[in-house]
Amino acid sequence: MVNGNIVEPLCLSVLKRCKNLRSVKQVHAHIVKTGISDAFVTGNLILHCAVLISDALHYAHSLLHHFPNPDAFMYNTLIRGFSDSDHPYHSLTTFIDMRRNSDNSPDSFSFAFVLKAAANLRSYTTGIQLHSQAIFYGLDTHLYVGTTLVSMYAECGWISHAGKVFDKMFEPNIVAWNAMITAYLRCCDVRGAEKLYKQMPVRDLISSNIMLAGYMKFGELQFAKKLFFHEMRLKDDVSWSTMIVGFSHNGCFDEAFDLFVESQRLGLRSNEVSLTGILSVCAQAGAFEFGKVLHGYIEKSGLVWITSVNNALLDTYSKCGNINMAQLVFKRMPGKKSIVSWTTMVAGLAMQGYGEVALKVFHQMEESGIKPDGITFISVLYACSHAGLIDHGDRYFSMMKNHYGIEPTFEHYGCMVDLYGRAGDLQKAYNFITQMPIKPNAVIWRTLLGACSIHGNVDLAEEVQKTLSELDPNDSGDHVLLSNIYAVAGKWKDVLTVRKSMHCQRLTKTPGWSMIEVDKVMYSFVAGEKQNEVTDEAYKKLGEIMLRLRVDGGYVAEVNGSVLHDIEEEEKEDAVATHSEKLALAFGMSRLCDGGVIRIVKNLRVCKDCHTVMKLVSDIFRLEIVLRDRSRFHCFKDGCCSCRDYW
DNA sequence: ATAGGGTTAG
Repeated sequence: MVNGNIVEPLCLSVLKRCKNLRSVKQVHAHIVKTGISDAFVTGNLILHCAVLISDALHYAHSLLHHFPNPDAFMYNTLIRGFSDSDHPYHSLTTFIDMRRNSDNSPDSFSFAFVLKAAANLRSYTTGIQLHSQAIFYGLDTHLYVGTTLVSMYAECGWISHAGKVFDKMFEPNIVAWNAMITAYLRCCDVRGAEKLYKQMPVRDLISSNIMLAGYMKFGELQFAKKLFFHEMRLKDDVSWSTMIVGFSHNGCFDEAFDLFVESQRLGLRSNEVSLTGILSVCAQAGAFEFGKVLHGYIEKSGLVWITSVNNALLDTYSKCGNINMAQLVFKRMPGKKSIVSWTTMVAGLAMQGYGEVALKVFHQMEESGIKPDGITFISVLYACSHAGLIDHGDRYFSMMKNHYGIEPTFEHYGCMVDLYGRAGDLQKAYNFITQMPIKPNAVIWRTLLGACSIHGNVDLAEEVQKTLSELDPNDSGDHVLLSNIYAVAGKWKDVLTVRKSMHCQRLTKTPGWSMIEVDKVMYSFVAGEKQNEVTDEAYKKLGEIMLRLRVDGGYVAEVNGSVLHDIEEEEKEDAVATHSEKLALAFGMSRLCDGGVIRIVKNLRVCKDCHTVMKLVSDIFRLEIVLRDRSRFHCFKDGCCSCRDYW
């Protein structure tokens, strides 16, 4: 005869150690055999399946439904599990099920969990219905329920409702205050959040971290750093990560690097968030060597198991132009690949022009059971347009709408315009724009203007520019592009007219910059600058390189595609000669040890002359150059470029 | 046996 009082705690201690559904099922089978499946044990089983391990919610659901009279704990736990799953909607159905088919009244736990689901669904109508039920049960002023209500309304964008709930709470504690401050920040009211922060009776570290993130999010960077972060008496790893991520999002690479190095110097252990943040900086800036150092650190720390860290690493390698390392990270990723992992891999391959491989990875993603979302399809369409796969592009665009039910956004339409335009079918691109169900924005028209530039279609370019000057008259890039199209067509009078109108409107060209990493330090170059030791070194080397290109490569500067055509021929050549990517290249070659790869990141599109120079250099100097420009990667090797001169 | 507030990659 088995004594349940002894077997039960034993089963529960075994259950605690179960990491997957298979082992939970074994324990469950044992429990059934020994006949101890009471409410307590079943409740624990449900808790384990719904909350503690992943991919077992369906089992938790069936456990509840096979139990004669499920208690409130079982229902609450299942509601909780669904609220943070991919299907928060099932929280609501479980809540309704609890009310309809059981004798249990919803308690403060039920409301806290089900409101979380409403928040995750961003469903204001659901939220307000649950709110009215909470009032019915007298739970709307309950500390936990009230706090979740505040968060829910904030998530749905109803700051006034959040405020009303907060004001009705009897004795809001620090957590409730923090929720209310977060609510203001969610709704972009920094001053409101600040006012509340100052009114708080007691603050802890978390309150300060909330405000810190708020200041960073809304661009008050220097205030956040000097007058807030530095003044915080207590800082934890979240404070540091918040700063690093904030600077990264705002494009302040130096500040982010400095803070990361500083935190290391202080002996602080970096967590997965600061690492993903600093890796994102490496990705944006093209800091390959620094990224490799971080990779080594990640391998040694326990962080190698975290999916987000691997995704950031994958993106770093891919944006630094090392697709082999990116693929290696992707292949060897411990743990499950998320939708972000797959999308990042597709985007990385697409950027390098490996359209077919990118599409293959996309199909593997579908086979693995992960459903692509809108961002995945941006990468897929981008892969098609950059590899000239027009039919594929058409197919995936309709697959996205019809098979996956994803509504196209401006970015998807932009990819399609790019797909047709880049391939030379300008008429199709134009028709596509006029037939879009949403009003095309400036970016869409600008894409067509870019295609006009590639294919030298002056008439269409003029028409597009007319539309653009109404939509976004202050974009200097459009004027520059149009004047380039005129220049290539030899219409110098029109070039001058555009130049003059730009001058009258006080529009200046976005300065081009390029960055290159040498010995884990990033150096940036701006066209035409002449000032310090670094640029002196670059100029000196550039002179030597160009001389050799003229002698050994028969090089003659190509100035037609240049942006400076209203100046004298000789000056033109000089201006093109000092484009930032050439300076970065020269500096890299000056500092490079044998057999290295030159990696350059540029903020604008590479110009035609620089492209030619890079090809020649890769041939004559036997060098590999990886250049990331605004739209894609160019890998120069043996005198050829991976873009096949089409960009 | 159950909860609410802070930083996270495409």
